[in-house]
Amino acid sequence: MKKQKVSDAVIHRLPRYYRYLDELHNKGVVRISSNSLGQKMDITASQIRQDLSCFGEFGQQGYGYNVAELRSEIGHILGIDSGYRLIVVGAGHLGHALLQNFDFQKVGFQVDTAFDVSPALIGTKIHDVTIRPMEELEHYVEEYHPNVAVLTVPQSVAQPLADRLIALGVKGFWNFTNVELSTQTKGVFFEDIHFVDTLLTLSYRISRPEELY
Amino acid sequence: MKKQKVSDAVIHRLPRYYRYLDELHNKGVVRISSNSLGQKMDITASQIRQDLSCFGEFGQQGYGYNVAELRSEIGHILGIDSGYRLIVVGAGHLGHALLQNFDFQKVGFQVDTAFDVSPALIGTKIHDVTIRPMEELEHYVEEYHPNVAVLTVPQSVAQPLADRLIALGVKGFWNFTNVELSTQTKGVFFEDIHFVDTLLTLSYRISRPEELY
DNA sequence: TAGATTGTTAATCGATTAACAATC
DNA sequence: TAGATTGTTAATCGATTAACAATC
Repeated sequence: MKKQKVSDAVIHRLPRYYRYLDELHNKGVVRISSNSLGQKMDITASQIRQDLSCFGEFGQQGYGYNVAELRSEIGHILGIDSGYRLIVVGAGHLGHALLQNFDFQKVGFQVDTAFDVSPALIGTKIHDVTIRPMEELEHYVEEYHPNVAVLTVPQSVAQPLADRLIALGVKGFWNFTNVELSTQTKGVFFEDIHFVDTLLTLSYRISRPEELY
Repeated sequence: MKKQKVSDAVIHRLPRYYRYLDELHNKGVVRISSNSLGQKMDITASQIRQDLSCFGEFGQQGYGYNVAELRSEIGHILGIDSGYRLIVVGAGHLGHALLQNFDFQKVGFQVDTAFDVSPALIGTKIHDVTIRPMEELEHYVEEYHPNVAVLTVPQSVAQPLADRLIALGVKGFWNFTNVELSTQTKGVFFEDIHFVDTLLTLSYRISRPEELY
């Protein structure tokens, strides 16, 4: 097992490994070789073995990998079993959609509560999650220390809001506001979801289909 | 100007360039050097110049780049001025959120219409977009030939739905269903939005903050 | 045991960065 | 003109792939 900084490229492949292994697991597949997993995922067997070697030895010569075991090992690496708790800040359509449809539990997150400014929403529940007034946000975070905040608020308030939450100890931001957030504080991470970027990538590709042959 | 296949790494940086240039443009900034843009974006000036050189020569020695011009050049490369039209398939919470909040027009897309199975939604409008019954989907696509379909439908129907739409000439899929779509048909592209993956990446990072120093 | 497949080292390939002549 | 900054070529760095000894 190499002990080196894990590259971004590897980190971004981990969730994909997890998805495929989870699917295989659900289908009842017991073992898989790097070769056949690579074929399914359209990557080389070498890459899979190289990637995994950053974290340990999970296979067995002549056999391959036990699907259930590798799945749970990667889940562990990703922190799925860490019992992280999160709050949703902004319960508009997008926040609502996430609360209603996204399976937080499946990736090990517990949704503590949600916040919104709209009086009409405050006090209501979405998918068993209570919506609280924005005024209670800081007090709540101070008291319950959620690990992650989901930001589905207007762009303009995103950075100041993040700053306040960082000061209160929030470590991760799942940021849907299309601004890139940043901080000086070490150990705080942002995952900025740029819908615009992905649609533009698609636009680029359909504009030049010939370039890909 | 090099004439070579443009790498994925470059393609994925283009929308980000566009975002930054758009912001500078809105702020009234007239010119910028690769150096100062690089500082803002936290990448090297070399990389910016190298990336741009895939598409042409947009700068001027001793001056840098004209913001408005470079912005519109990159917009053009991304296909923003192609007049693409799209349809939204599935008007649940997520589809609703996109229709309501996402500025399609800003990236050059026109939303033609939306489809849903729910009788309660059919005939209503969200943000000026009419929701039609799913039964009309194929006939509609056949007649109006939208370029892109946004898929905010249940996972299970995503691939068969995509197959039907591909057969009718849809070229791009902005896919929010968390399954990886694929096709044999050349010139068709998928942009799969994996919410799960990004949340897991965040989970990974807050689990090992020390690895990043 | 023989065959299969790992983990790891070495080779290759590609992407990023540095350097600099060209020139506005 | 002198200074600034490009576009591009060359150097470096890192990531991917290939190869293979170890071994289940």
